[in-house]
Amino acid sequence: MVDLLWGRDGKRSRGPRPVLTVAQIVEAAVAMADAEGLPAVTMQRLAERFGYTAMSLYRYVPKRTDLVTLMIDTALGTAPPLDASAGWKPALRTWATRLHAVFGEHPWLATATMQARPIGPKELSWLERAAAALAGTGLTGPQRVDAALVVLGHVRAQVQAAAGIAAEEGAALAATLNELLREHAGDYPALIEASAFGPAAHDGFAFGLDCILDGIEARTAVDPLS
Amino acid sequence: MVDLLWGRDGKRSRGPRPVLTVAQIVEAAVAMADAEGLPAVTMQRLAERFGYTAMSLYRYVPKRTDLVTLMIDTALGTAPPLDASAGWKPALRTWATRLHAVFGEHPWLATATMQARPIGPKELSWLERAAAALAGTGLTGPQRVDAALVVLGHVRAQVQAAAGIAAEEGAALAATLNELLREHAGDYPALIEASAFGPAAHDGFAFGLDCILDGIEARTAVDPLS
DNA sequence: CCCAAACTGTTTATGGCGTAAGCAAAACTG
DNA sequence: CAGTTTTGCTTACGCCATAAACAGTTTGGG
Repeated sequence: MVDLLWGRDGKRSRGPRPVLTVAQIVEAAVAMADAEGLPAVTMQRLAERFGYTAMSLYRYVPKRTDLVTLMIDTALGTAPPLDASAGWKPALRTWATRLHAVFGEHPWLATATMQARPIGPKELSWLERAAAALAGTGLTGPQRVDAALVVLGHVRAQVQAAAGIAAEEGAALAATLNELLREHAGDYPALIEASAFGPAAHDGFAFGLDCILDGIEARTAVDPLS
Repeated sequence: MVDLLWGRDGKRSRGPRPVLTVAQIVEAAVAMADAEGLPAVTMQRLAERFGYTAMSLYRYVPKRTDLVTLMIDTALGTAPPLDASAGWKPALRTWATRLHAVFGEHPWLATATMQARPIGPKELSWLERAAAALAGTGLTGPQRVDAALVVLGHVRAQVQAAAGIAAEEGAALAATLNELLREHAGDYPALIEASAFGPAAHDGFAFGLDCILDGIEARTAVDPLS
């Protein structure tokens, strides 16, 4: 399976040519997950899309979880190169924004990437770009990776939260939560005062990202233009 | 269902007394998830534990997803009060550390809390404590909540990562990833240099938390002892 | 006090899921 | 042209959540 993920295709020999390719299947699965969510991608429904039965897909992919792993790497895509000329800070901000956009296009990604699973080459390329951007900061190697992972965690959390509220049922949930909060106002004075779930005209993603980047900067020995 | 979560019990009248309580069921489910993971908690296996059939549980809980919602609120528990005498920063650090510990006791929580679902009173109490700790910082209300959510996202991400590596199969995954990284060394120079997946004797949780707290501090008008 | 209403836990059944095993036909290897 | 390999399909299994109908128990209203 790791071979599939990391491109080692294996040899081709006897027997009928496979009509499909793994790439085709994975792309169709990604499209399906984008449109209907990850749980809607069942082997049966995916195979239907090609006019085949569920079992035929198992000639290409060993298990459904492996399919999901492949979907993650495909949907993430290779990380774009970063312009480091203005320093690591805008570079990392760009990185986070682009990743945020990718997660936004594939809302199921944020939940799917939170499982224990083999990491693919494209996913790893994102981490590589971020670590590279932090090269001249005086942070130690593991610290650079940790810093990238903090930003990554923030991106995922924000996408997840946004997706939850955006879901048709999410808005209703937020509304009832607001009611409940007001009913139990005495138990949550700080949240009431913060009018936490009001018509929030703010950008939680940017605020958190700024916090994290400033915090990273405070731990670097060199200035952000380094 | 929200009634169940927020404690509105409803009246008791005719018919035999229920032998079980919702609380009993939820506690058993939490214990099961702690021991075997959330997917292992099926209605059948949970009912078996009480010597009942799966369907009997539906007299207490409308759907399995609702059971999970109840499990989350129960496992989180009410947030402990914070000692703010030393300022918001150590208070928030304590908050994050305790939450981290709770997530650590219930590894399934980190994934389960990432879904769109009604938030329970105990979960909300955690947010309340953090928002309260940030009261005197000069941050706006929504900013205080955003700051708390950034820390929360970090806690979740770290727990998730730690759980992935701790899983018996996770160690093997990390090892093969290391091999692959070395095989493709040319594509990932920064990660190689960072020896990202070496015998990391560092604490990613603390590093990220420090970054975030420093970043929050940079956005406060008042000093951390406020 | 009695009985109908309400509520219990049960059985039975449905439709979905992932996937193991076996099978005919296809296509490459010698 | 064999023989072997590999394909895509059929069949089948066990598990899942949960709908529907049912029999037994308790209790409130008359």
